[in-house]
Amino acid sequence: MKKRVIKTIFDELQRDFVLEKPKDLSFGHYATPIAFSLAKELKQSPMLIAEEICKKFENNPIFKEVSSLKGYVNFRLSEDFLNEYATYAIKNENEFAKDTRDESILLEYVSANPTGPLHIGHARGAVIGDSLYRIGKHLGYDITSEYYINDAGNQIYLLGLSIYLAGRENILHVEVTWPDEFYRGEYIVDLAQEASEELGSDVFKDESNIELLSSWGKEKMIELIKSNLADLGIEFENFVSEKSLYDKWEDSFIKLQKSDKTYVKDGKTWIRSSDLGDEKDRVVVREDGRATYLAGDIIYHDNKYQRNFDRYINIWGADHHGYIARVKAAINFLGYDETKLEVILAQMVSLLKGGEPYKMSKRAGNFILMSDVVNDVGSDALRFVFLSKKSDTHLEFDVDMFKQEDSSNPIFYINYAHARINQVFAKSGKTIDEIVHVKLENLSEEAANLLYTALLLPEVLEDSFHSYQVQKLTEYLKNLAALLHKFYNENRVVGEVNEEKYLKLFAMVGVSLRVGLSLIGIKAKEKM
RNA sequence: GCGCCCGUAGCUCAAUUGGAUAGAGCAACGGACUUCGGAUCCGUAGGUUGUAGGUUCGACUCCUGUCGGGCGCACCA
Repeated sequence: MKKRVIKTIFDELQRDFVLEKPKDLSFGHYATPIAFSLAKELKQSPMLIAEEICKKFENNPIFKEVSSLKGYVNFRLSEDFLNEYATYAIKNENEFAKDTRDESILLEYVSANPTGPLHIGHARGAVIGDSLYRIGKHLGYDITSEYYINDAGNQIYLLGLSIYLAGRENILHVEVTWPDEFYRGEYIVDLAQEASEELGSDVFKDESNIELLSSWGKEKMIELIKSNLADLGIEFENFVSEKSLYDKWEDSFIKLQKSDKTYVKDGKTWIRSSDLGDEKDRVVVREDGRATYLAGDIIYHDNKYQRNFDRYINIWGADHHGYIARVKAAINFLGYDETKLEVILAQMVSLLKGGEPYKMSKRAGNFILMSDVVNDVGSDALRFVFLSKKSDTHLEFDVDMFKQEDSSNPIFYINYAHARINQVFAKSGKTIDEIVHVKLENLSEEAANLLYTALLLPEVLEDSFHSYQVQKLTEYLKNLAALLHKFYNENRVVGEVNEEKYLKLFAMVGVSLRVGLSLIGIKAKEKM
């Protein structure tokens, strides 16, 4: 809709302009402050310029009215245009708000270490990533979702060691001395139990089996993580193993050295990341020849760029922000355009329940387990709240809010609006096919506004995706639901003269609610 | 100490990325047809956008300082 409007205006004015939605719908459906910028060039008052512009659109069929106010030019769409658009959307729900474009994107998110279950901090990045993925696909991007498995470092050894020691203590019942660093939490004991059943208790006999326990435990944890994600409706296209890439280190390392941005000092190899905004240079190869953690990310990003996407998006926890500069520097040194990588940071989350801090899971070693919260409030509610706030704000919320069955619970409120639409159709005894060709005309202001708002979904999706701010979509859905409830309260539908028109209007609202919810991973409820 | 993020109604958050009178929900108070589902709706009240300057036709938004909170400052991952 917006695209069509922009094109129409551009054809007439032949210059770029800002098109926005007026704060107050009574001004019109779209507005532009272009007269203010022209005022300077033309040395005329913005008001006069705005009036001149209006005249150019007097007989344009897509506008009902174009008027000027205080220098703004306001556009009101014609009913014909809105009606035609709604008819199309209702008949082609699966195509509504879809688009095609020629850009490939690699979207990486979650990528939690396979050393334990997912905790609540992971969930925010997970649902943001999954929703951007769904929206991006819908908008026609060639977008790929990917999870990077850190399965090559010391932490995997520690996982194996922890299982080994837990097995000795709890199964072989021998005394063990725990090191400073190991994975705590009862899940380790459960893993030891399972290992003993699957591999035999002999695996705990001596340290030679730690490696076996490491890789066995890692596989178990990947399974667990996948199942945690599935509970939130999330599936990845790709899982990329750090370990499997490791034999490519030589290639990446040679590329780095060619850049002239590496040097050897104190027997270690460094990259000059401070040349590109990092706080200091970083070691990539230690004195003993082992590569550092950063090397893993260098190989991985080398691998990503070799796959030649137009754009790369990483979603990281905010506690990793210090890492951005060095990874981007490394990408640059590898000879790639590091500006093609954008990092979205997901800020910390603090959960409350009944006003108290949410209970930590002993099982997980004093983290809030993601699966606990999903079981508690449900996937839909969790997704909705995490998507309702900008990713870079510190989020705090009380899960009890999602047990309320009233308007204080946004996901309930939206579902109720959707269910209401079905209810009205059921009462009327009419089907969508019967009313889709009714012409929407002579609408009241409220009806016209509701129709217009329902048709905004495509541009809301664009805006959400381009700014990586999914809360624009959740805000929109709340707003659309509110308008529907309001309209419903003020207008009877069934048995009234406007019945068929309003049914069509409701059908359109239903389309936008369903499609919008599905793109944040929520299935709209047919009845409550 | 340095760097990044955040600071908007009592609370949780929005604000078309520099545009019109800063908006919702919750909490408080007052209302609505014996209901196409009152699981909803309407109204009242609530603000010097942390603070002090600056940039311009216009600033919650950009710049500088400052205060408060979070996170990070590995040859760990």
